Amino acid sequence: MFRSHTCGELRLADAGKNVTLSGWVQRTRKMGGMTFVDLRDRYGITQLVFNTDVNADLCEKANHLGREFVIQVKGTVNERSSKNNNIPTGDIEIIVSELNILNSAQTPPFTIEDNTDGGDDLRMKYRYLDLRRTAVRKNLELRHRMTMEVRRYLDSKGFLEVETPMLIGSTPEGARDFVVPSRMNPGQFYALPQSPQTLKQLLMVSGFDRYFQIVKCFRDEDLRADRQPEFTQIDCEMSFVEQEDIINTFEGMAKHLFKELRGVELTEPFIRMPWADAMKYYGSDKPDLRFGMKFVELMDLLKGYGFSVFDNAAYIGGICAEGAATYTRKQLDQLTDFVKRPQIGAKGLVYARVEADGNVKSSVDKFYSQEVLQKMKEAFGAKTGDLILILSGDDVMKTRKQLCELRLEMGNQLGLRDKNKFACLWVVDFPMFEWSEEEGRLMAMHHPFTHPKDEDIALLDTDPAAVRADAYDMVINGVEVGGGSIRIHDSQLQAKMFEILGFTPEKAQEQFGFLMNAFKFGAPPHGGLAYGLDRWVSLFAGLDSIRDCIAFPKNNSGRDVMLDAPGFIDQKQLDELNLIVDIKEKN
RNA sequence: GGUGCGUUAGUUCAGUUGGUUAGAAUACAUGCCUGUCACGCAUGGGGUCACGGGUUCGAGUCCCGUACGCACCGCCA
Repeated sequence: MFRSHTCGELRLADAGKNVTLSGWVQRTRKMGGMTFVDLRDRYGITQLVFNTDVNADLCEKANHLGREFVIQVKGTVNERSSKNNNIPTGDIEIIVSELNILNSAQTPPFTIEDNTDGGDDLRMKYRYLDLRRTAVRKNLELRHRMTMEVRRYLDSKGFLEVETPMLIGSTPEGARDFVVPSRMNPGQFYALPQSPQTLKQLLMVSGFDRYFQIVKCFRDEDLRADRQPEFTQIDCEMSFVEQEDIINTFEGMAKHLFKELRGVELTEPFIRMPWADAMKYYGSDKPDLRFGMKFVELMDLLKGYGFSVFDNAAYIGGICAEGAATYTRKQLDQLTDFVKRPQIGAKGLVYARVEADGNVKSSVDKFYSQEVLQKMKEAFGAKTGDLILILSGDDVMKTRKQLCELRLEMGNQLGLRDKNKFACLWVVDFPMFEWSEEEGRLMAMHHPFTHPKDEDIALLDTDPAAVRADAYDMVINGVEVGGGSIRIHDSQLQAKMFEILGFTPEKAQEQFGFLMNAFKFGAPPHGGLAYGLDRWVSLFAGLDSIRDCIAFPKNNSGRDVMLDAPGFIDQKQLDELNLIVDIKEKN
């Protein structure tokens, strides 16, 4: 028997027991005649005591234990004379009578402590050591509890978990596919699923009217802190439902998760915000509603006073930062630099302070009378001590996005984005299509299987760009945690959709024939949603990057630095796959 | 494809206007220390200043390029 107890479970009530513990040496503290060893496993830390007066040889052996040695000890649980209130086992210690070194260890490249001295890069290379740390382990434990609660909730609602294949066909729409060569079909490739979208729709045709799957998805696009090439979706689909049914079901799941994992009871229904409003008031389809600073449009108010920047603008809008009139010239210059960064691309920033006497002092007040500035103050509902920040531009959408970045930055600077506060909403009524400059055609904003709003179907022929979809995203704290739609279940309508997206009937048949054909055999009305598991866990754990809740994540360049993957493969493997690799020279 | 920041001891970082033998903390090793728990004290070892080129009497420091890392834009139905 390697152990009778874990390193996290012994308490004062166990005093006097003979126990066997196994674990890793966290650190040793040599006090001369005594030596203390912190023994760690994933359940906690238990202190071991060695004393030269009791057993000099054993104490000498303990003095030579290095960090991360794997040891087994036998001994007696003893009440400590000086207790440690910082750890659950702090009232007791083990008086060791037998010490077995199960395995020695090299000194780890970084300290395996809560506050490690290791940088991200190094921790990723030795991720198996990093995972020994409490902070990282806790994230994986939260992830586990989350998937357990998801399964519990969905099972209780009659959902069936069905696995769908990882090796499927490539589809042109959407993200770039990861592809896998087929040995038995020379020259042909599988694709890894970007999502099981079409497969779950086929399951609806099969009559599995409540499906879910916690499933890996793959997208070969550039990475971000919140984006990995492989990520996990909680993928769900339901038949015989309307948008309202799906929203209710999955809002219920969100509330269940908040309650079970964060102890937060959300009683109010989530806000429903039309996409058009989200863009108009927050410049984003995933607004962070933990704080205000709603956009106020100022076209009518500020145009026509000789300030050419505004007079020529297609959009003028601003936000009001409460209490920020104390911002110094330097801070305002830094904000100006912030919005002028190439990533944001604003030309400049106009500001206005509401001063103690109620007057508005603006950076452009040579163009505007106090009367106009007072009207502006009213438009924002601004009061003494507030700071109004205004952006303008010749592209409405772009300028709103810039203002969105400024709003988020101000939220950060004013401490309004509290990680322990949660603001949930549904963004609804997404446009069906968006124009792609690159492709020179309309693209599906959600995906090509999304059902248009019934009242907008007539517009498909006349003004497709104005068609709205039965699509919805759940947004929490500015993070898109999930999204879905009612799907098309009519092969005619689906064919029309492909036509608008620029597919020839032949191409549509070739690529999505399986789906349109299935729809001819009695497809029920259906719809669904997919939650991003990694983002949910990050949100609940207060993480800045989803990497921290993934056991073995990829780095910024899509590499696994621990495995050193991807890598080249042997000629033999290439031959078997009938592949000739010819890497194009970089310029 | 693009922008910004970074790369100095095992690790995290500092390093002035370009100027002697490149420092700190921590980790590691050794010794002392019988109630520590971020133990303490002392001593010691540890550096291709990412790589290549350039400017200069002289480069960790300035310039150009490359690689790698992080964040972001594009991209991500």
